[in-house]
Amino acid sequence: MTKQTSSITIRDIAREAEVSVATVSRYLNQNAFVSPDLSDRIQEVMDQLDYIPQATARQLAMRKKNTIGLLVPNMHNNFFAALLAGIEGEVSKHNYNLLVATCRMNQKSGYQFPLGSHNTDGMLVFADSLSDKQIAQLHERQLPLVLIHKSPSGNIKIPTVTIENKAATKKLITHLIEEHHRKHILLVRGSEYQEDSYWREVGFKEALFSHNIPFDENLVIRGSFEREVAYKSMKAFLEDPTHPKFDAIFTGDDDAAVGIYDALKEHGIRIPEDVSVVGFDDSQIAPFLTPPLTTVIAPTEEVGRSAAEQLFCLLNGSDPALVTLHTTEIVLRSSCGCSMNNTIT
Amino acid sequence: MTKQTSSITIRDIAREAEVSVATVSRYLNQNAFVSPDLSDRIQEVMDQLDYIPQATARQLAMRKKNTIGLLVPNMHNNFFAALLAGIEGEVSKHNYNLLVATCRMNQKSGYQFPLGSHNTDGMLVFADSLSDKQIAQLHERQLPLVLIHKSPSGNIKIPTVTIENKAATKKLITHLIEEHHRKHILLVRGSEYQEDSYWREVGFKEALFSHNIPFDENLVIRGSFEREVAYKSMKAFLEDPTHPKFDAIFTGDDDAAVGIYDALKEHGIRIPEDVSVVGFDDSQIAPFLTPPLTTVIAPTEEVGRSAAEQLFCLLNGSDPALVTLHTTEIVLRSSCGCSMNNTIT
DNA sequence: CTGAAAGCGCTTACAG
DNA sequence: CTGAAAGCGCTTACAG
Repeated sequence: MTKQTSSITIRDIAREAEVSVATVSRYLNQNAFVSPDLSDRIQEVMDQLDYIPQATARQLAMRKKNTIGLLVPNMHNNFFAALLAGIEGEVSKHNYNLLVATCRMNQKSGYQFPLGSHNTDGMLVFADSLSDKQIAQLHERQLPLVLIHKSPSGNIKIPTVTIENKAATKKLITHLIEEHHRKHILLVRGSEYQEDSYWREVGFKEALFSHNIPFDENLVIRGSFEREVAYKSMKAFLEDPTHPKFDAIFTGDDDAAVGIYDALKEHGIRIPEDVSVVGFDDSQIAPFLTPPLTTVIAPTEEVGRSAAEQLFCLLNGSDPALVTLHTTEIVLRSSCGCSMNNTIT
Repeated sequence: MTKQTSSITIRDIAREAEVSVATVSRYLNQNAFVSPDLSDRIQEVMDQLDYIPQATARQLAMRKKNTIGLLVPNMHNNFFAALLAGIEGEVSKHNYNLLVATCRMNQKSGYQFPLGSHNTDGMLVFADSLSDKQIAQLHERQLPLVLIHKSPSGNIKIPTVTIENKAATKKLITHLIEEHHRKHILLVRGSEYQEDSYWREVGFKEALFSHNIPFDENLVIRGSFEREVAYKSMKAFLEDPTHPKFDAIFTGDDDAAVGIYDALKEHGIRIPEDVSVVGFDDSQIAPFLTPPLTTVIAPTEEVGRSAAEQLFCLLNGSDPALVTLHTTEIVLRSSCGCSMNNTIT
């Protein structure tokens, strides 16, 4: 292991500039007045020696890491590019560092946190990267935390930022019912324990109920928000000769929609003539599907930005919003039966 | 600013376990034998007090940050999700931390590096995030560096990992010429100073030359690898009544292809009947375009993984590969005129 | 306004 | 095998 090659330190600067290290420190941090002539001498020596203060030493002395951490379940999702963009912007605005890590759910020998109070001042925790228990643990240790796309369990007070799932889904399904006269809408249910899918389901049901359409358990596919899984479940559903009739599908998210499209096409079912299909997310591929997918726009970058913002509130001692709900909007394309490209908020 | 709430330290553990801090440290790092009874006592106290060593103190004492940095020009590109996934996997395998930052080219008042020898042991630098001069500076200061999708200027020896652009493009264009009998191929030129686009252009020309097709400067569009820009340049080209005839387009990358598709469609030009179109990257949308885009698969995650790998070589004192070139492969879809979905390596 | 000194929480020769 | 002590490179009361 190569250790860092001996770099020049604040002591070198002090010696060369003929001042004390305390003065150099004050000049560096601009937190106390330093006379102009000393300042000049210090600056000159610093330029000459190309001095950059060691972050670790400074962090240790100040007991502040100037770093926040982002924990995600994995990075294999384009979703995270947008999320990161939002977070990174906010972090750099505050002159903080950003540590990112995935959390491989490690069952054996106790989980080793890659991120925590030992290397960050606070953390952004994305849904499904930590168990409720682990979150509670970090919280107990006073580590500033904000949750993304997930709310805290019990009545722990941890700020959370997420998107409006229920209202958007309700609007989407209502659109299917009122504009396209669909009544037998298939629900592709996402992971049981995923909050987004939970609220989407609630919105789905509410739309049905407010139109006096009974919720039919047989019109539910226990797939998941993964393309392949959705494809297979949909196929199994179609191949079951006893399957109930349906005239529309809410796929839960756009990625699942791709699988659903494939299964439908294989069975010669036309979209939207035979069945309307709608998704959620407005992922990059949504407008390019055939037909273009009607879906819900989730402001992912904004979610990242505001999550970081709440964390900085916590770090600065100001009051964060306990829950930040980003509004979503529907984008009407043609998979629902519409002919235009439109947006309803 | 809230400072870290006084956490428990190695001294607390030592006191409670009735050993010296040196012994606790040795037990923690497992780098010296500690007798079983002391070990037990220490472990017990640590569990009880929920002790986690402060990373900064440890880093300062060891003069090693256990952290690498990734610098990218921006995060607004799905490309980075895959890149990050590869990097993160390797980093966590080595039990390192990963700091990510974007480099906003800041002209005024001298650039402030968000990442450098002050907070990392080494850096991964993505193309277009730092100038050659800045890279040289970091390198002079002995900071271990590896470049991604970019080679070092001059004859500085910095490992670089990138993809095979030239050969893949040559193969792609050759396919257009030999299989689809295209002779008038339009080249959408990417940014002048971007290495990827440079080599793609070279490959493009080589394919032409080896088939005795002269390179025609009039069959070049000075667009860029951005959807909107490509769209506008293509449109301008088509609206110029003097534009030369063409029967194929190499769009430079998939994102640009989307813009090209749009412009072509507006002018009633059919793909691939009237013109073949090919891209580069195999982005997520490529298979969903109408018609599906023939393009080149770039192993982005693999690039990230191996870049991190080279950096760890540097950090461990073993010899890194000075240049790692990842092979790319062509995926034939129907935009070129093929009817099947095939791959040639 | 400036300096000497203690301290941040660890690691690691140096003795024993 | 274990401990006392110095040191990592900074910051910040405390004096003056």
